[in-house]
Amino acid sequence: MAKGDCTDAGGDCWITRFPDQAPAGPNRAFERRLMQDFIAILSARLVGAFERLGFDPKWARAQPADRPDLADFQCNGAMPAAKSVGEVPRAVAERIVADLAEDPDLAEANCAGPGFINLRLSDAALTRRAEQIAADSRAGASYVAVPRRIIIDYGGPNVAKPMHVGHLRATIIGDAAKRLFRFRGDEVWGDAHFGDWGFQMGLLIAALAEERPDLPFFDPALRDEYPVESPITLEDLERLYPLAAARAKEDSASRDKARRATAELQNGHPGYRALWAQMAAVSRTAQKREFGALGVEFDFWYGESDADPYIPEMIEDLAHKGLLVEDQGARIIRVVRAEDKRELPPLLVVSSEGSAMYGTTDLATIVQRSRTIDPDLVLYFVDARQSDHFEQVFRASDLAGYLQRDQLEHIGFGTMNGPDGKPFKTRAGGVMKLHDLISQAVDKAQARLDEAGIGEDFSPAERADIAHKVAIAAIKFADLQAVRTTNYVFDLDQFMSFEGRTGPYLLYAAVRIRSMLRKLRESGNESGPIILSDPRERALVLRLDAFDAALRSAYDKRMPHFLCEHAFTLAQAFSAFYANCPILEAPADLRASRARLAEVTLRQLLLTLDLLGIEAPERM
RNA sequence: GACCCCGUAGCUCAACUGGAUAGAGCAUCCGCCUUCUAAGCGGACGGUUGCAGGUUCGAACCCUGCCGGGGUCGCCA
Repeated sequence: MAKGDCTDAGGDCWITRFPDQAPAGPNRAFERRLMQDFIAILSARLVGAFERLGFDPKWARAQPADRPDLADFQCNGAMPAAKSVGEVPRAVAERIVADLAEDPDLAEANCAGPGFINLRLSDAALTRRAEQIAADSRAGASYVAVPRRIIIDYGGPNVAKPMHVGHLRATIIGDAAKRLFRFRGDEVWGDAHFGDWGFQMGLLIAALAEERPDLPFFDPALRDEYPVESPITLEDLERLYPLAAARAKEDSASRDKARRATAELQNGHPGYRALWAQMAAVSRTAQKREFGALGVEFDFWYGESDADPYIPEMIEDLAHKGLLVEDQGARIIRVVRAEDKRELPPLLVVSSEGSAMYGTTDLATIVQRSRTIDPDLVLYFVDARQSDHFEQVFRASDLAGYLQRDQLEHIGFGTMNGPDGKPFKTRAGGVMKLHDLISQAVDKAQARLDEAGIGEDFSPAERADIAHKVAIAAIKFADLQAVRTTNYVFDLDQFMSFEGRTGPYLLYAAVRIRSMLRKLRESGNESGPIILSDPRERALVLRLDAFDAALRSAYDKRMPHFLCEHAFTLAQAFSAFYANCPILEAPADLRASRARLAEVTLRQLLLTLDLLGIEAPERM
């Protein structure tokens, strides 16, 4: 259950709590029947009409109208249906419209243009749906038909490096997906999958061995009794890694040394193992803090190293199945297929040095997950540039009979660029640390709050909390709003402009509703039956109804931007309503109705934001 | 070179996968605060959807060819 759902007792959720009409317990069949949005309802009616008239019902789909001046919903299916049987589109549309004529939910059904079917809902139907959403703790959201067991692999921090802006997308998008899949009813595990077992560890070990050979880890006489307190600090790691990586790139001798150290670590060198454990711990502590600042938690804080115990057996198994091939001193699996347009390189399982590569650990992680969780699906939220790598691993898994190809999905995404359109860099030209980025955003938020004189009478702690929430909302919303697969421009000033389509706008919208409902409560007002008396109220209810479609799109396509779109259009619809429909001064019945509309809007908005990983303050 | 992604208003991005008049937000301009938080609302301006063909009732979307940008192409992750 999502955190901001407001169904649990406690917290300041009184405003949004409603008695749930559904029976207690997970009676999903009941809820599914209850919770149909208009797209589902109207599509079902259209399917009936198409079938009665002898047309393929696959075209019978309702969708929100492109022309709100003409309709609430439309169906374009008469045109392709007519085409398939060689009839006149307009005539087909007219027959379908005639079939729908008696529907009591429709105030209007007619055809327009070459064969569009326009549907206008009756106020009664709209009011009924509004009450239904208002009475639902999930604000009108449906569940998936068949829940699945799903592992979501995201974040992917590297032990050797501090988290930087490159990790932002993987973390934010993956976390939003985790929340969404869980909310829709799947059983979901999020795994950070730390990069803690590859060449980067060998690089660090080799670099340390050179810089501080006196450390006990490098004493061959010593077998245990290594220091309990880490002599290595986070600063050491951050300083050493770039140096070592740069040197290995140019100097093949130091690269070979690091590769040997990698292999020795993996083969059980006691000193290296002890050193590794301390570096991993130091780094993990720091990274948990970074994730914490972003409000991101994992169910598993596993790393590549956790797959290590599965590797020997896996290699044996692969060899036994005849998949492993010796090639240039390495052991590989060939994954090419006849239909490939371009030759896919083989998956490297054992390097010529005898070490595990990242393909090895990824494949072994599949074995591990298959044994421990037995998931129906594993989603990898990793940069699109690694698509070839995942294709190799997934094919290898399929060939070896671990998880099937269709149980594994790489959800790639574009890179985050700077305002110049090139990969994001600091002014000095380096990679910006996540920590610095967040601090910058918080400072900017704080400055803007001061400037606007917001929360002058709040405690410093609350002000700091608000600034942090505004900063995180700005960063996350900007990221999630961009279509996942494309690159986007990271422009903090724009995200922090506090105007228009931004996270802060949404927080503001939510806070404003909260504040108004607080006032209503203080003056003893209750919410009551919904009455649609103004076009803005009608438009707002249509937006509320569109929530489930946004959830389904975001879920099916693994594209959180549909949720952003929904949050924004909902907030916009509410703002228009708010600006034009007075509540406190309205007559009693309208006041009660509008209070209920405000309550349900708030609940749905907070829910949507929560699914995006965005938390709104109580006031600001 | 081969193979993927992208090219839409001055800028940043949408467009429910082939449908109507291509939509938002910035920016610019014009109205709204003695009225529930103006981080807001209403309106205006802004387009040969990179270019050229093709497919059909209909194309930003599908096919072909160019032009431009990004990415990937076995012992890094």
